Amino acid sequence: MEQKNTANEMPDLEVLFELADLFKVFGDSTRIRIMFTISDNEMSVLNIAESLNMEQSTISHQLRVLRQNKLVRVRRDGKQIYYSLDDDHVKKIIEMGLDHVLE
Amino acid sequence: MEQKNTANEMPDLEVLFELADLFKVFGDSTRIRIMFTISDNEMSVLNIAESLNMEQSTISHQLRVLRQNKLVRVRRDGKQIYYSLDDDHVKKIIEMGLDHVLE
DNA sequence: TGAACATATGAAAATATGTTCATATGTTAC
DNA sequence: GTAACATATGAACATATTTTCATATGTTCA
Repeated sequence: MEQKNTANEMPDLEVLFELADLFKVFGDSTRIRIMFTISDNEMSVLNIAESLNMEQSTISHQLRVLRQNKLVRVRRDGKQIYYSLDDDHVKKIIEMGLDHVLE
Repeated sequence: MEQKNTANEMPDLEVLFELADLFKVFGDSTRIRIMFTISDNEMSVLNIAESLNMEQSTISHQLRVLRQNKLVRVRRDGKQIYYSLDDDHVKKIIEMGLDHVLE
């Protein structure tokens, strides 16, 4: 029988850095809250800010981080810009984490 | 039909902080590398350090973080202390992240 | 075009984080 | 007990990160 190799082989260093960078994005409560806020429906920046009772600027800065890491989708409609989670992938990562936290 | 509720309901603030803290642990390349290093077999602190070509102290500090977050198991055998990943849960979180990074 | 509104961004300040060095603690074997 | 080895830890330093403030950019509508 072949040896099972369940993603245990160490990936390239570069990939590991990317991986750490990805988790770093999830490692901030403001960004986590934003992600939950827009996980059901897209939302404008101001709406997110109001919803979390935080400054527009703070949200905008963090949305940029999410954007740069391709974790959110962006859609402009007139003056507002609507953000939503990029894909179910993102939700799954969060759910995995939640499982661990809640267990 | 009832409304589907796919973990989208915002958990308590406290839980969100814990969640962010958990991901924060994954958000450092040294810790990620340690986790990969011990994902197959348990390893002593010095072995991990040598394997990653880093200082014993650095590894020890980071292992503490992993310990505090219950991501590793610890076993003492004589002078050495052996670390291994706590459960498959941890691997799954990493794999989820890898999927996103590699896609 | 200009006023009003929504979002983005640069710089500064406050805080958090990671690594190193020196050293303490714990274990074994003599 | 003491020497030798393995690991842990505190303090200091360097770096990174988050938030705020002020302001720039982009859009709509009159």
